[in-house]
Parts: sequence; structure tokens; C-alpha cells
Amino acid sequence: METNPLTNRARDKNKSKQQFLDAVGTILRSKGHTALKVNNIAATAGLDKKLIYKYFGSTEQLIDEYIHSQDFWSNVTGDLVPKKITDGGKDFLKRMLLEQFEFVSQNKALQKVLLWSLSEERKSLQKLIDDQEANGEILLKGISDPHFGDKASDHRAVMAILVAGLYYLNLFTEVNGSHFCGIDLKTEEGRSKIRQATTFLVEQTYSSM
Amino acid sequence: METNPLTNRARDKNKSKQQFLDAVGTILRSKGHTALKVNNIAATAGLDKKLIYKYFGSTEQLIDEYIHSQDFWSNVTGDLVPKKITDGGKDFLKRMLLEQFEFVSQNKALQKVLLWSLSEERKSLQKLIDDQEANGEILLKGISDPHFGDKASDHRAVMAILVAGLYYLNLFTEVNGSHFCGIDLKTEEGRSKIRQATTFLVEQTYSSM
DNA sequence: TTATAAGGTCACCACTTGGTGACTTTTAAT
DNA sequence: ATTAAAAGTCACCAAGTGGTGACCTTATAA
Repeated sequence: METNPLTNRARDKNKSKQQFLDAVGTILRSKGHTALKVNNIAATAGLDKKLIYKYFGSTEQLIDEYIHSQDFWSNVTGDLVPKKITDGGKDFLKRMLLEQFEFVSQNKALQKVLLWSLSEERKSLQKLIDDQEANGEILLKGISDPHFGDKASDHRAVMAILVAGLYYLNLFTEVNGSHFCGIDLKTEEGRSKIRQATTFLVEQTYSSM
Repeated sequence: METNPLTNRARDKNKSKQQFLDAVGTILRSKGHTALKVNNIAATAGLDKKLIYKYFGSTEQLIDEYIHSQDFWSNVTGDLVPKKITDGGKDFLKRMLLEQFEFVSQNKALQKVLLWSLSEERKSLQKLIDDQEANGEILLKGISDPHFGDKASDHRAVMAILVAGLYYLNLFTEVNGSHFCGIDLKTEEGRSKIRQATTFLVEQTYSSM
């Protein structure tokens, strides 16, 4: 009896492929994209590197497949968009920024990918960035642009600084000393100050722009 | 007659050392820190790599000496501090942020160093960051902290987000697509929006925090 | 002029890199 | 049981890495 559509053989192959993809994730999280070398990946996966070429064509393709397989933004964009917006999206954007700040802080793979995308050009990374940009476009266009009218692009510039700033602070915290403008980003107190400042800036933008 | 304290021999050595240091800068600006390999550096300098070990001890020490030799922040911190401050430093901080935004944008070596400092730990980079942090500490402590009183740390958190945001936007522009939150960072128009938003946010912080 | 110290070159080393051809082992259909 | 296809291993390659010993060359001081 064989209810399973996959033969044992195919299952082995898929399992091995997954081991390689997992290895890429493990290495990326721990050592960053510069450590993604064939030998390293094969050793981490516990399989021969020849299989990488057999199953993925090349190391590059394996890495690209890993990138595509990950939905780095799911927890952020999964963020439910409220049906009724009465405050011009102020509360929604505030929550989105704070959740993103927290999410990036806890997602090491995403941090490494952000850093990677600042370090080298790569189609699959470019696509990732473009997708996220398109995603944000929907939110901005549908929620805050109407509220800000002809000031829409001014509001977008503020959002750009905030999003970028929260990204950078999270990346900065991982490597160097924790202090940035005197704020200790490794303490809950410091991070709380950043969250408050974010809230404050969004508030101000809605009340005075 | 020998008025020059340096013999021709010593001059040759110093010239060669400088060629290596220049090569490090050239490579860093064009390919980033990951391209800083001995063979590459020697080829760019047009000299034998053996000399690197003779003059600097190791490739790492040459690189460190390059980092120490550069005063990456000079143009920013050289920014004259006004003697009389009547607005709590609002105008000064605004100008500092905008100048920094422009300076980083035009200084490729600094961009690569910022990226480097997000990518790996390295004593000489750490020192660079610490120095800059100490420098900012003086300005914040002396200028804006007194104005904000018990809200000083809240103001610092805002500054952290702004500085970090402007850094990130500059790094982002170099590699990936130019759009961030719909703002085209490669156009003067887009960059102008970012400058206006920066000004707006500083204004708001001073008027409402 | 000659000795010597220092600048500079070159061949070479061990090791790591990405990648492949030849091989063995296993599974599943005949 | 035989066989063919596919999973998986291993030894090997060429190119590049950081680094060094032996050498040549040149300036300068005796």
C-alpha cells in the first residue's frame, strides 16, 4: 500500500534539499551572507556539496531559492489593516512601526538580509526589497496619502526616515557598542525611549504637518 | 647638503607606505571592505605584498592604520559650534543633521565604513564609532540636554532615530533601487523631501516635546 | 671603494575556494 | 533476481587566499 504520493526516494531528495536550505538559514543567521560558501553549507547540512549542484544547479541558485522560500515580512505585513480608519491611519502607522521595530530586533535572518541588501546587488534581494516597497505603497496610498492630501509626499519622507532609522538602530545594536546618541539600545529602557520617540514623531506629524 | 630630515631611502619607504594606504582607500571606496585582500591591495599599490608585512606587520595592521589615518568625521564635527545659543540648539542640530546627510552622501569611504561597522566587529572600527559617539555626547550634553531638562533622553532618542535614518537612507541609495517609502532618493527632489522632513521633525521636537 | 643595511622582487608554500568526473549504494519497476 | 535510475560519496582540479625565505638592488656611511 502506498498512500503517499512521494516515493521514499523522492522523500530523501526533498529532505536533503531542505537540509541545504536550512543550512543556508543557519549560516546566514549566525555568520551573515559572507559565510555562505559551498563547503560551509554542505558541511552544515551534513551532506556532500555535489548534491547542491545536482539539486539546485549552483550555490547561487540554492541561495536564491532560500531567499525566495522565506517570507521575511509575513509577521509585519500580516499586520491586519483596520477596516474603518477614522484617524487618518495615525494609530495604524504607529503600531506598524513599533511592530516592525520589534520584529526586526527578534529576527536575525531578516537583519542579515537587510545588511546584505545594503552590501551587494543581487536580483533575489532586489526583488525582496521591491516587494516590500510595493507592500508599503499599498498601505501609504490607501491609508495615509488621502489624509495628508498634497502633503502626502512630505509625510512619506517622514515615514522613510522613521522606518530607515529603526532599521539602522537594530542593525547597529547587533555588532557595535550599544550606545547611539547616548541611548543604550541593548537595554529595555533604551529601546523603550526609541519606541516613545517613534510614537511622538508620528503624533507630531499627524497633528502639525 | 642635506636639509631634509628624511634620507632618500626613508622617503621611498614612506612613499611606499602611503601607496599601500591609498590603495586600501581606493579599494574600500570602490568594492567595500570585503575586497581588502593582500594580493588585491599590493596589486593596486603597484608594489610587492611582501612590503606590507615588512612595513605594517600584517594586512590587518595596514587596514587598521588606514582607518586610524582617516578623519572620517572631520567635515561634520568641524562644523563650528556657535558661541551663543538662544534657541536651545535647534538651529545648530538642524544644520548638523543636514550637513551630515549631505556629507555621508558624498563620502563613499565613509559609507563603506558605516556598512563595515554594521557587518563585523573590529577594534579599530569600534574605536571610530566610540569616538564619534563621544563627540556627539559633547554636543548633546552641552547644547540640547540643558534645553530639554528631564526630557533630555527623550530628545536624544529622537536624534538617534534621525541620525540613524539619514545614515540608512544614504546606504540604501547606493545599492538597491532608489525608492524608499515611495521617495526616490536618487533625485534631488526626493533628497529635498528628506531634508524638509528632517527640518520639520527637529522643529516639532523643539516646539512640542 | 667597499661593506652593510634597507628597499624591493620573485618563487614558492599550505590552505581554502567553487566546481566536477568517476564511483558506490540504494530503491523500485520489470 | 535483474536492471536502470537516482541518491549519495570521494578524490581531484584550477584558481585564489595569506604569508615567507631567498634573493637582487641601491643608497649611504665608513
